[in-house]
Amino acid sequence: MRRRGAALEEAILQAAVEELIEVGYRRLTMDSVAARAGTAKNVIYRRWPSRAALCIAAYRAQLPTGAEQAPDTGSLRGDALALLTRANDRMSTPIGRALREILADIQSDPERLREIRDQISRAGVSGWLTVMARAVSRGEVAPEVVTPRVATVAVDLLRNEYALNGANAIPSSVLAEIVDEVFLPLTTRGQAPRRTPG
Amino acid sequence: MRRRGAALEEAILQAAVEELIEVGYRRLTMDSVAARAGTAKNVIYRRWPSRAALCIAAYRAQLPTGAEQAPDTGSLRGDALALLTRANDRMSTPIGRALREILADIQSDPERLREIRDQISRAGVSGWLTVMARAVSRGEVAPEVVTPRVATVAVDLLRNEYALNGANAIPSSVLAEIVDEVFLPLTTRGQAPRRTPG
DNA sequence: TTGGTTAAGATACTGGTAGTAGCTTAAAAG
DNA sequence: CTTTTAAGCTACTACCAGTATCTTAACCAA
Repeated sequence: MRRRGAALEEAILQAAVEELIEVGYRRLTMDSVAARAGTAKNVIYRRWPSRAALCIAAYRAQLPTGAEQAPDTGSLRGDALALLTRANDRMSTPIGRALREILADIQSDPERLREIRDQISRAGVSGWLTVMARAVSRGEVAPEVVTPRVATVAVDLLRNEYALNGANAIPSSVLAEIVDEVFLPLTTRGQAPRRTPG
Repeated sequence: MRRRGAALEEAILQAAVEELIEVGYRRLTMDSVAARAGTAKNVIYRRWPSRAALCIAAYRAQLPTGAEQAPDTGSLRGDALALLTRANDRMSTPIGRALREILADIQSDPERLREIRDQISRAGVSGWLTVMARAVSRGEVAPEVVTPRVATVAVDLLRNEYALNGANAIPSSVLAEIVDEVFLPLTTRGQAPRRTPG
């Protein structure tokens, strides 16, 4: 009953995911992954060239498959808050935290960095574009303000909050601040009155 | 001629700064700092509890003392671009890069994290507030839009660029994009026409 | 079924580094 | 001149990434 090929690979990735969740990327060791997968370190190195590569693969492996539904609350503010809250929930997860640790660790490896960055981008942008497109059709937003930079500004600022404040989830008051002081004024310039939360 | 006290401490910090510049934080070792300072590792550990603590102290030690002059180009756009360019220049320095490595490394140490974050914040905000205050007095900006969040939005986005794109300096086209697509529209909503770069 | 090929498993090793310990000795202080 | 303090030196532990080697199980082709 010695595993081979895909079955073994999955077992290793699964073990790595569990380690990422339990101890994070920094404290994950190749030995611990091997032990948990019931195999040996060199077997892992036959498939991935480094700890970082393994963990990136593990991260990808645990991503949910289907595309996420963009929220549709009827207002741009509601949609934006929903999207940003969702992003915050994901980022404050152990896996989200691990991803940030990985990102920090591979800053000097342009290739892997691009991999991860694409992952991050793909995950986020389309939801914002959908939500903004709806706001445009509602007349809440002028079409010409919909640029990639503006579409991602809220998540970008959220990411910065994590970088500066560490691993804890960002409070919802900060999310509201980002939406009400930056995202909405930017998207609805002059078109709709600025809303302030209760 | 054995050094003691402050003289020795300065020599160690100086050595650490030079190592940070030459090899960065990740590849800086306590042995290399000790060797460069002409002392021994345990002497360092008598003063700082860890590699991270030493490097934070070294970073602070090399900071220029006096307050920086805020730019005054006559327009908010010029001032913003100048400030953002200055921040970019600093962040793309070896020392700036080292600071980001340190920041990434101490994410699970709240106390040190706050230390560094305060450092970062103090460095940046006042310039933006000055520049925006001038814009208010010029009538370019409405006073009520001047909030901490808006004041730091450009540097926050720049920091995010570094996190996603790695160690290389961010191109000036991106700086202009941040200023023209985010900062100016936010601050001058409806007050002044949006300018697009040549 | 058999014999060859591939890859998994076990184990041990190298090299590097954070942090510690204990002793020796120079400098300061009285 | 004696005592105290702290610097210098050296050796050590513990940990971990990555490598190497040899044995053995699974798979495959005939």
